[in-house]
Amino acid sequence: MELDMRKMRILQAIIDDYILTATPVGSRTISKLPDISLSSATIRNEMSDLEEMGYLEQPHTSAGRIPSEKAYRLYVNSIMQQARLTEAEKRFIKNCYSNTLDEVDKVVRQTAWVLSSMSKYTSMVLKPTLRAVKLKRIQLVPVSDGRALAVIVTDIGVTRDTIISVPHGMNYLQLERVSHVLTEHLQGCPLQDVSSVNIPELKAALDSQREFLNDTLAALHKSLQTGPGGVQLAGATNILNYPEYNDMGKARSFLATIEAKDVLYKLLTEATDVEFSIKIGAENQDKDMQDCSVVTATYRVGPSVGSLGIIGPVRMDYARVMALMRHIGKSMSEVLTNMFEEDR
Amino acid sequence: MELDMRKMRILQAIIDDYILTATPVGSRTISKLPDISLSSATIRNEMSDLEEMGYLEQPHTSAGRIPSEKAYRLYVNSIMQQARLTEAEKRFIKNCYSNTLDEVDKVVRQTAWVLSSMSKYTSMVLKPTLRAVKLKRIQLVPVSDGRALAVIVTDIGVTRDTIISVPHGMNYLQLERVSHVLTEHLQGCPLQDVSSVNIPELKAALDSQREFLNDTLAALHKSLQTGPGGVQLAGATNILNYPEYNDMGKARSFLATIEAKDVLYKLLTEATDVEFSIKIGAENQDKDMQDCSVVTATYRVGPSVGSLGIIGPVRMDYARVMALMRHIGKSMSEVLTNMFEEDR
DNA sequence: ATTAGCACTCGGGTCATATGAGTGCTAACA
DNA sequence: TGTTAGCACTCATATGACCCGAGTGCTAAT
Repeated sequence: MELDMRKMRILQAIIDDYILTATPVGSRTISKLPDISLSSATIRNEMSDLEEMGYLEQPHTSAGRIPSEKAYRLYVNSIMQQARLTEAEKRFIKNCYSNTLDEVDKVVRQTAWVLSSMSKYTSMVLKPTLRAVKLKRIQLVPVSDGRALAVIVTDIGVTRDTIISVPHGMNYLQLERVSHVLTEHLQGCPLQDVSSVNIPELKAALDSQREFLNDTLAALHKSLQTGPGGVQLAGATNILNYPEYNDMGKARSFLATIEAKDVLYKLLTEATDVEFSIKIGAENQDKDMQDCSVVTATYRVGPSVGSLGIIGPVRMDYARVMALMRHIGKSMSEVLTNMFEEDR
Repeated sequence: MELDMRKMRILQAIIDDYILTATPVGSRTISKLPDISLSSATIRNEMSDLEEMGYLEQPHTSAGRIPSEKAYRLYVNSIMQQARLTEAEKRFIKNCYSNTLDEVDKVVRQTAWVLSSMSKYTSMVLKPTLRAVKLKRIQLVPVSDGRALAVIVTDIGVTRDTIISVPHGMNYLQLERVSHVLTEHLQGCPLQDVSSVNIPELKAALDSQREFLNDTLAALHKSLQTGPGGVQLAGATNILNYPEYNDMGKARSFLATIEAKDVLYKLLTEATDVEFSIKIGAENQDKDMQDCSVVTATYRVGPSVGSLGIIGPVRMDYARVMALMRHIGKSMSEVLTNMFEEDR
């Protein structure tokens, strides 16, 4: 059996309707559509074919049909057309970024919020990795005896800081000197290479302080990994508005998974090489995610990469979600890029 | 009518049972208890009295009774006895803090986790305020032209940092100098007074850089406020396990309130003068909280104060919750205190 | 190939009935 | 006077019978 144009058209109509209503769609509903002039009986025959081909499923004999995951896959790959946002929506997004947002974290949080409130799904945003970014300065600030705060300033202005251990008895001036030497030697070095670069030379330059060099570099390196903590979540409870999550048990396990964040982190870091990644239902590795769909996308800030994602029911409005992510992702990139470039 | 010992005893039994089962408790259930040797009929008479006095309520004629909020208030104030944790539980808590926790945020997060996982309720922890703490050092690190990271090191080692604006064209050495002057003048000054202290003198010392001094101090001052972002939440979905939140609508609005965090922040900062604060149901200001109870407590790290709290259904196990909070709060205090004192 | 017609299926709502946990009241008892 | 046994009464919940309607599959006519 072949999937001809007419079957395609009918399948699309069914999916569109089901995305909207979440109730099985019957043959009459489709035959009544203005641009389909076929009787319900004909639709029934076609639907029967589509079911046989695996694109439709029947919850029970006397109900309408619902699209299978295979259908959504087909829809996303071939049928769906790129959606457009209205001017009002674009304006809304612009507005959301017009306030002074001076920190990366704030921008990321705001983005997650916009994304979830416009899509009505759960959204997540991972802040940009610092891997490809170049180091500009390291400054060690004494905090207490044996402990210092290492501040890392980069190319694009983003800073990270961690508490590291330093040898007891080191005073302010000594740390100052170490900061200087480190900065001099590591300036311009991509962050990912920090721990592996010209160590002998550094050791020589630092003479007496050499023993804690490795520790310091390792700590720096470790602090670069974003980790599940870098995931900003928003609209976690939106999912409760969808009838497929009326079941308490489902809702609970979903929310628990979300709360833990490591699954989300994995999802966001998995596919950073493609622009969009869409996982539909059972395509998800994680068991608790197998009845949602996850759409993730990447964004760039200079050489640095981050990602954002939306989690919703399998019958989510993929076209709109992708349009939103494209637009909002771009806005965020711009804000982050300007934030540092304009005053460099 | 008087609330004699026997009524008290019966009320306690009813509350204890209801906390456990969440179903209205009948007269027979109570009369069967080993340490109450009264017939169900007698209990019924007493229950009828207790209802008249406002301590019990009947969902409908043919059901048992449930304790009113007034009853919980009485219970908490007079009936309840201090609970004790088992040795195993104490060991568990100890274990949770045995890993190297080198940052305040990590300790706070861990505490929230322990609290929620041991109580099975939702927990929140607010990190310590820095108000009474004394300043030890300020260091400005250039980030990009016109922007610097201000690192604040205190007495007890806790650091905060914020991005602040500095005049364009200021170089590393100038900032270095400013840092020096600021540190010299503000050293030993309690953080809360930072913005109001000997400004003329400072201005004189900084001569050319004086114009951005106010900005800097204001920024520092602002960065000291913890704000809703400083609330660490854990076990938000635990509440879904309790039958009183089987209703989707309730669950949703509760979770939405929790997610926003500002209500929580308000709860945590409200009563910092008493050791424990217990708000039962309608005693809560916030509407979405009116069918939960909130128990908050304060903890100290040197001169600095923080707070932690638990949110659960009105029929929560107050005695256990308070025991947990007492013990876990103490453990956290110790960890935080040691973290800085031992190597000062 | 399409469509009208018709019998059939099955989930969901409504209604009546049964069940049982629990109460209130009264009368008897210590 | 306080306690208790007994009994009628209440009401939420469970169960089963029933109907309705949305939807299907199949067949025969166009």
